[in-house]
Amino acid sequence: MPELPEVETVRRGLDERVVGARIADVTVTGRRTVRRQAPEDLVARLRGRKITEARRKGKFLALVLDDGQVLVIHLRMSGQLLFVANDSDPVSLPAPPHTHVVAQLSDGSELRFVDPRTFGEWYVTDEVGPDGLPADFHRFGPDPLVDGLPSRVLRDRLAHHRIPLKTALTDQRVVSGIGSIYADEICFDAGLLPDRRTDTLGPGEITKLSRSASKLLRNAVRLRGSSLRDERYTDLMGAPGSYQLHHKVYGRLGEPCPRCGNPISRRRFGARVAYCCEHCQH
DNA sequence: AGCATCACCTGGCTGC
DNA sequence: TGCAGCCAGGTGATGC
Repeated sequence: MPELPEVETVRRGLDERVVGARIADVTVTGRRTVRRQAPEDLVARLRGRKITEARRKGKFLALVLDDGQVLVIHLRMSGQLLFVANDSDPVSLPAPPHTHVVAQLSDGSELRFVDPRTFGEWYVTDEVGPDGLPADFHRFGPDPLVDGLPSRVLRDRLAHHRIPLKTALTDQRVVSGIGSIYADEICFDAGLLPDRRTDTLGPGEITKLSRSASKLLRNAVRLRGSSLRDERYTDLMGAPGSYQLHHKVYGRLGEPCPRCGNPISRRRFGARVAYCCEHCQH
């Protein structure tokens, strides 16, 4: 699932390919992708606008427009943004199945949104905060890459929670951008069990957690995110990432722990599941 | 207020 | 081999 490193990779692609371009027209075919406003309202707000900036908060993409409005795109589970250049091979031109939105740019290129599970979302808002991002983004916690996540900040944000660590890490109000995969990997790196209650964490453990999170997310961005077999995450040009080759616990049930050799296990808590090493995570 | 649970959806996997 | 049924996953709504 696209998490911070995958969304950041897409954002960098947008920065390179669509920032500075003008939107000629938008076609909305999916019934669910545009749901906070009428699709024709979204189209009217976008038509003729120039994209001035590609920003991100956690897993949310924010394309800033020349009139100050912001196009927000969330990929959720299976959303994919694809750029099709105006000189593309005609064979690649037909939109793939589950294409729900197409933005035609004035130079003839296209930005396509493909999303089989239809959880992904597009909306345009003019309610923008002083930072130029949508005002409702203020409810989300700091983005470890954009805002940083020093241990003092993490400690404060975990202070009034008594919930499993993975639940806190994946709660976007606590920290922005972490999902199931990176939560498991961060917990493993920090040597902490994913169902460890947040109120039992000591200062040293929180420091370790904050360092693990920054290090791991940076590495994952460097390798352009994780592309898994049963998922379809690619960058804007359709190329997969390679951080999945460095996953130490996620999806590795029964395989030997790279640190101690004991088999990786899978713990269930609530409705969610987490991969971990029972031996070297506490 | 904080925490738990559920709804949303469909491709791909499991098990009969 | 075919098919029914289960499962993952992020967010927001709902319930306790």
